[in-house]
Amino acid sequence: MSKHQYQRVYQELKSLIEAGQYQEGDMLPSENELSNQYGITRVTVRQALGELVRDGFINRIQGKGSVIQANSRPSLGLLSFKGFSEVVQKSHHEVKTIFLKTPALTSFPDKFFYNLTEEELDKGCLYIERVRFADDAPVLLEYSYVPVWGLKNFIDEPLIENSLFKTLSIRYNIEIKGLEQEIRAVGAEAGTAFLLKTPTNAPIIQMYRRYSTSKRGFYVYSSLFCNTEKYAMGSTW
Amino acid sequence: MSKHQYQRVYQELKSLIEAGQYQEGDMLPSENELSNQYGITRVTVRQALGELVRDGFINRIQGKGSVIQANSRPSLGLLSFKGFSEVVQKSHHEVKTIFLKTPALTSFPDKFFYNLTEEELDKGCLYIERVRFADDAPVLLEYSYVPVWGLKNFIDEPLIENSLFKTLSIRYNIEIKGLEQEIRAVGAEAGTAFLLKTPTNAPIIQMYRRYSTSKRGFYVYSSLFCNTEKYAMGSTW
DNA sequence: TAAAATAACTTGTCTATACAAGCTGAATAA
DNA sequence: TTATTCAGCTTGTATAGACAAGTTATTTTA
Repeated sequence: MSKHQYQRVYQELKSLIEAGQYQEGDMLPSENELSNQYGITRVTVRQALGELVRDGFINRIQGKGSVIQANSRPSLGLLSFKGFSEVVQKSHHEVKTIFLKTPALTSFPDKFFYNLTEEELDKGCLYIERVRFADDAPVLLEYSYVPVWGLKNFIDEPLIENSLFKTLSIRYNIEIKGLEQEIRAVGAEAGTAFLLKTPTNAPIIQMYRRYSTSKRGFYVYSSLFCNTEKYAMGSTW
Repeated sequence: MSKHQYQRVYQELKSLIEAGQYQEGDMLPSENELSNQYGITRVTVRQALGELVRDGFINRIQGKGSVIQANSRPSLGLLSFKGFSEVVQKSHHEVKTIFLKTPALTSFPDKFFYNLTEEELDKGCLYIERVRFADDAPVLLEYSYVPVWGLKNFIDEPLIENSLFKTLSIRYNIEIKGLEQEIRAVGAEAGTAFLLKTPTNAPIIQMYRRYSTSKRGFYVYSSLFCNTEKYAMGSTW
């Protein structure tokens, strides 16, 4: 699954951190120890550690080492480019996903929030409507547009663990590379408010997202509404 | 000012891009060309290019090259860890900053949005209140807390170009390393609404931020309110 | 003519090594 | 006792090279 050595190191360290083997403030083994353990050079170890920093798992201090970051904040970390389930679960919240409709092939809406290529407009996309819950409270309403042409049999099989990104990664070897997003505060419209169990016109966050992937020209689009009454959104840089 | 070679490359390329020398879709010189031009190895060039990717200036495509990213979106890119003026200006918006009070030394508020160290609580901070305008519309209300003990004469001289981060960088060689933030949608309270020229209870975005720096143990804290009626916030990963 | 192979470029991963710079605790000097 | 120095650890920057893998345009082949 992990094609490269630095990815293997990243995955294993990340798993250990998420499993609680390392507590906040603990130190990871030093770069030299890790490079001995894995039989790779320090440069490669550093590539893995760099990604752990980028994803907020550790903080590196010159002269000291790699310190495990606080990851127990009450806010849901869902501003990062990761998929919802992947990011949210690590802080002990119970997460559920409900599909509002069966995902189906459609064309893109007329007024779309990103400029699409002709090919995208022409061939349409898989449209997914989901509500995400944390501790039984609806926190996120997500409309996703996935141009699945070129992905064989995508619609025939269900998503792995309800995760779009996991499915893309495991079945098609497509990894999420980055994210552009726009964020606004808006008043919830009646339908949205109902689904997020909040009053009409309650302030909620709206986001437009475009995920770029390792497959050239393949983007995933999402329009999101987020109820931050109970949980804030969080992110690390 | 730039201590390291990769920083020099980063700065120069960034300047060229911001000056419009490269247009969206243009290609940067290849890694080999750059390493010849600067007389450094490809590894060092790659470090600079990696930071340009992280900051959303370029996109790299294996086999092709480094492509200049779209940077003309109508949204204000102020979710990144950069300071307001630095990020916003590149997309041709006119930016103004007004100080609500003269920055002054105080102690931290009783209920602060981050857990502070005893030293921070003990020694207090410089408190700054600013409103930021884009094209004469108020978009951002910012309360900053800067623990300036250890920074000699900080309060005696004004900020360089009204930028806190630029001042820290130039006068004290302190660079912003990262950012943690929490984001919520809230209804604007009367005072906030007045300053942001929006109705009371209008949906606005509230953010709590903690910036980490290259100086160990030195953090900058900000509490922000953002009016996204006219401009959305944007960010790239 | 149309498809396939190839060459020449690009970025991505990785090795092996060197030295700089920051942190910590033990040995040393005042 | 109290500073200061210093050795030994850590991460940060940089060199020089190798091969893998993706893109593109040209050349060869069917």
